[in-house]
Amino acid sequence: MKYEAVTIKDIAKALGLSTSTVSRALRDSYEISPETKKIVIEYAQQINYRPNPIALSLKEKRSRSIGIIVCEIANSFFSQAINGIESIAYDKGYNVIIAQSHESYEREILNLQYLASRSIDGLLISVSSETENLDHLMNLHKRGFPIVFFDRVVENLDTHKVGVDNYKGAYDATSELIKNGHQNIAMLAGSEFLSITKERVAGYHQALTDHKLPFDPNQIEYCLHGGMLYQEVENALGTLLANKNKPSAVIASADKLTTNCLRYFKTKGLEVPNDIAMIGFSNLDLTDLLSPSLSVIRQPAYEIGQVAIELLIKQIENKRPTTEFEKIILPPQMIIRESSGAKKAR
Amino acid sequence: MKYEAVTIKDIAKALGLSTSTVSRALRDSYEISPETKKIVIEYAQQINYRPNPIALSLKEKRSRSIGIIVCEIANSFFSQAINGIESIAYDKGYNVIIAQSHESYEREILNLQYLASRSIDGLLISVSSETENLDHLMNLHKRGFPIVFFDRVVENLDTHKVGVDNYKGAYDATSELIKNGHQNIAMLAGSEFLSITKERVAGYHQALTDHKLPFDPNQIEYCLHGGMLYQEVENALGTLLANKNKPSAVIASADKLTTNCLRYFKTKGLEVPNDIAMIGFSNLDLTDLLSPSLSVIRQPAYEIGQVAIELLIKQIENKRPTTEFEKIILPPQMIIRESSGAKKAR
DNA sequence: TTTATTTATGCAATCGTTCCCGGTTTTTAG
DNA sequence: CTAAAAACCGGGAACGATTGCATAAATAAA
Repeated sequence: MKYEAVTIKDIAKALGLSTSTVSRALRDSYEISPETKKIVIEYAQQINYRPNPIALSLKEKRSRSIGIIVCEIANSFFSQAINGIESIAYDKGYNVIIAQSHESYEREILNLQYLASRSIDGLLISVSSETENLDHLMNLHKRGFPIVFFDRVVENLDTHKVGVDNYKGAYDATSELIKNGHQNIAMLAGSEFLSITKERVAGYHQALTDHKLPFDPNQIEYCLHGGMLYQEVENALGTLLANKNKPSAVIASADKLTTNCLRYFKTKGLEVPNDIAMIGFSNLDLTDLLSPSLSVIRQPAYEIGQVAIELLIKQIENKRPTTEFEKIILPPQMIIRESSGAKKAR
Repeated sequence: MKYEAVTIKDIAKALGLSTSTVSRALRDSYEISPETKKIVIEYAQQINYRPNPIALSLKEKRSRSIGIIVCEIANSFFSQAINGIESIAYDKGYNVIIAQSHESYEREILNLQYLASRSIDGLLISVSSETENLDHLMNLHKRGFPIVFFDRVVENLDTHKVGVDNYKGAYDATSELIKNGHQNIAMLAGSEFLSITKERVAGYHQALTDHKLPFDPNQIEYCLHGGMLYQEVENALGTLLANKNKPSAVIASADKLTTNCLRYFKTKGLEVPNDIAMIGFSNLDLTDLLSPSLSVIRQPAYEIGQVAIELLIKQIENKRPTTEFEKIILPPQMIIRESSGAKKAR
């Protein structure tokens, strides 16, 4: 039943050496003669010896594994980011343990406890949309535990942060819609707790102002669960479309928001972009196949993941406590397709 | 820099007890007096003691973590399955470590070595589409290491297996297309190495036969990488459409195959379902938003994950070696939308 | 009062590995 | 030829937790 692995002891016994000698031989220590090394290494290879990482972790007080907390791996942005993280982590000999918060603050805390108890060496996190209180992260951070935020970064914690220029993304999207003749543009926003939401709203706001259009707070609806629940999006859009200034275009500020927004329009029989136009933040790689094809703001998810893990590993492997933290902002990409099309002439 | 955790020793020292007493008190052993227990437990709580799982793993020779190997977490089917796995695993105190093969045999082996060296207690795997040789899995299995296959099961290994009725899925899809008047139905199949591909082809074949339609091997194209590369799908469909009996409908037998097939038709200006109809195996949750909305065979991914992890944990926690293995087949679901529509009258 | 039994606790080994500290042998220098 | 210096290797503690066994004290039985 048990997969009995061969240990350094087995080698020592078989070769009539001590465990210390074997250990040193395998680590290529200068204290061991070339002949002994050769014998040990060959025998180890022959019986397929692999060092036990658990024992190593215990001894070295590090597990060479890092934790990732995201809301959903099913979200394209995050699965792409995870791929980016993985690509670097494996190269550097780190294992990743993925946990999903499903946008729940409670689960995020549970995940964190779990990961912490599994002695991860560092954490990569994109907070849940419910997360307002940061004590759980503060706690670890104060003790010098390496944490890097990506995508959904938080303000009040001085750590490495990697994200995208949300302000610009929203600004560009809004400008594009304005360019296409839309004057009443609504914003389907994510959780108000998230800084990315605030930044996107700010970009939207500024674009309106720059184009001399009025900013109406009623044209913004926030979705606490970031569009995870269709119900939420349905309500939000219902409210927006019932406004006195009925919007002729919508900006959806997150992946799930975007697809559920499109779903809403479809079920309500609204034709996009003729009845209503839209641009969404999305990293789906089949937005081109949707009906209509979607104009999107796309984030460099893979790169974000790579940059984040690099910063984290750098911090982990640093001898001294890190005091200077970086905030890296990558540019988003706007892809114009059908959904953002011009307003229908009436 | 290091998050210095409190250990049982710290408690022992602070309370003037031995480590064994503390350990036993915390595990609520009958050998410890209620007063001592109370003192220890309260103190442990106060200083926020958490047992070190690494030390436990070393001692108990189990890590309470299980490995998952899938081709891509970005694939809807697998992210849903992983959610199912997680839901049960966490309840039972198991951690999951996810690895992606990206459909590469080589990476699958690497992943396996990695996971095995991390002392996972068991493995959940859906083999890569390149995997033909099973030595790497055989090896572990022979030593009694718990392995459960899900979705892409393999023939020559006697273990628990959980999958879907692929035969029926393909049979139903084919029948539906026939019902809609299609006589020349092509199959865009996955890797020939995979049993699920064989089963789907068999279902397709049988449906043709049952409806007195000829079976033409040229109407099947296999994609080794399961549609991961667009190029591959492009070539396959190019070949199929160049056939003497040009198909009027296509069955795509995997998630990526389905979306890339649709993409191909779109780029080639072929109208679905008028120029060509299709049904695809897919677990995407926005196939209803595609253009045209897609008729799909959907697999109960979440349930498959749940069943698989339950079998695995049962096997792990079994005292004696498991000798009787189960094969559980869940029914697929056919969702008819626009893409499978009737053949255009000419 | 003495012996047996219960109750409560400590000692030490164990898991696999590393590494400090010695100890022996061989080589080199004087 | 002797002393010093390499060169090479083994013993054993340590990492954090559990657990069989030993032991001490307290209680019960004879």
